Formats: sequence, structure tokens, C-alpha cells
Amino acid sequence: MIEEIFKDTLKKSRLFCTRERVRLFQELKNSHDPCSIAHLVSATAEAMDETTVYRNLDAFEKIGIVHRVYTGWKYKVELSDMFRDHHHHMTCTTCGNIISFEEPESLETELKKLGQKYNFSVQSHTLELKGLCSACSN
Amino acid sequence: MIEEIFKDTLKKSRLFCTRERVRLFQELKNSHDPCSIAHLVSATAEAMDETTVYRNLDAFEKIGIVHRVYTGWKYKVELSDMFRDHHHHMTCTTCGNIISFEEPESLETELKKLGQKYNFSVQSHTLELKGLCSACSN
DNA sequence: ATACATGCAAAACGTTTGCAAGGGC
DNA sequence: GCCCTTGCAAACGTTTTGCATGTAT
Repeated sequence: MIEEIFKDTLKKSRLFCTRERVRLFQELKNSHDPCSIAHLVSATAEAMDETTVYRNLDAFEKIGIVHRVYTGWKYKVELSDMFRDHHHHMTCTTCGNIISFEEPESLETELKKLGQKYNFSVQSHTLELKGLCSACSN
Repeated sequence: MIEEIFKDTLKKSRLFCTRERVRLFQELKNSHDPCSIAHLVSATAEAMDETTVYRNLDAFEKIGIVHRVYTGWKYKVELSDMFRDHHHHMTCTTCGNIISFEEPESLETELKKLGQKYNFSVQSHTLELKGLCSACSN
């Protein structure tokens, strides 16, 4: 059960399983797309202070419960691969909608086909590499 | 001459060629890597107010003088292809350094090779598609 | 009981806006 | 002289921090 993984992960890091954390987790789980912090804050406003959202998202990220998704505008937050299948995103520059799709085998030349598959007309794409440069890999 | 293109582009859009805009342009030109707004603000602090930096970057972007580069953290600004060769970037997650490289023919399987070429050990990569989703392409 | 978490208030940032003064054309 | 630009101040939204109180273990 997914909730068990959640609780175990908290316990493993000696973090309390509070009402607020459960609620925040639920909110993330019920959302199909990556969530902006603003969304999470307003969606959980009756349940907790926005400061708590920030602090718990930080905590969740540190222990691998969530990870950041760079949509090119501002990052959003979603549950990590621990809780759902690995996937990528396409972001609409007009409405900001995010479409999740499975990882394709090849890229570049596949992009337009891929876009068509989701009725997404690709205007441009950004490839971001994350890792360590020579100075930092020591 | 690059400065002429700059002035002509301003003139074409009926924007004045002010001391501040020239200075901001110089700062962008002298920088090898994409610039954060914070950098531009401090680098030009003796010459202009930070409000002016924002307003002129907006103006520059509208008329194609600069474009945004999504580094995955926050966007930075650099001169557009009008003023330099087309290229991509790799961002180091530890130090934030940005390495520019020419557009490769293929991706995915090429990424590790590409990283090695620049002494950059790729840990992960993000592919961002920009364009229009079905709802917005109408 | 003892950590760890939370709420509240306030500070710290980054960015935007209104308005009067200044400067390109 | 006209209109665009700038500087200044203030507003705004987002994120962080300090501290006293609350709560899961």
C-alpha cells in the first residue's frame, strides 16, 4: 500500500507522521500533474499554514518522497518514482498545462511525432543535462 | 558590426538607444555564459536602477535581442542567435556552471559521450518540450 | 518526556507598477 | 517639443527565519 511506503519512509528518517504531512501527501497523490507550491498552499490552506507546506516539501524532497520537475517556467512538485511510473513532461507555453508521457526510446527526430501523438505541436524544446562538471566531480 | 545590428533592431521597433540600453547590451555581450538578472543588476548598478534592467530585458526579449535560457533552476538571459551561434547548455547541479556546446545530431544515447567530451558526468537530464497543446493550438 | 512540528509574525528576496523628472529623437 | 525612459518609492508575491506553543512518538 502506498500509504505504508509513505509512513515507512518518514519513520526511516525519524520524521513524525503528522496530520499535516499526511494531508500534503494526499494532495500530491490526488493530483495527476506536477503541483505548483502555490496550488499546494491554497489547496491545503484550511489544514495548515503555508510555512508548513514549504517546510514539509523540503523534508519530503530530502528523503525522496517528492522531486522537482523543471517545467521551464518555475519548478513544480510531484511524487517521485517511488510512488508512480517514470515519465517525462511537455509544457504548454500558452496555458502551462503539463502532459505526462512515457520515456521514448529516441529523441530529437522523434519529438514531432511524439508531439503529434499527444496533439501537442512542438515549437521548440530544451534539453537540460544535470550532473557534475569536471571541477565538481572531484 | 554587432553594435549596428543592436541599434538597428532598436530603431526598427522605435525604441530609443539610451546610455542604459547600450550598457546593458555590453554587459550581455561580454559575458560568455547566460546571465542571471541578479548578475546584470549588480554589474550595472553604477549605471542604472534595477528597475531599468528589468524593463529593458523585457524590451530586449520582445524584439528578439535576448531570449530566455531555461537552466532548470531559474531562467537566465543571453544574447539571441542574432548575435551568436546557436548552442545548448549543460548546467552543473553543484556549482551552477553552464557549459555551452553545439547542437548534436542525436540525443539520448549520445548524452554520456557528450558529457565526457566536456568532462561533464551526466547524472540525469531533463527534456522540455515547448509548444502548443491541443486545447491551445486552435 | 523529549524531540520534532507547527503557527504566527516578521524579514528577506525578486519582480512589478505609478508617477514625476529626465533625456533621446 | 514630443514622447519614450528613467529613478524612486511603494506594492506585491514568494520563500525563509525566529520563537513560543503544540504534538507524535
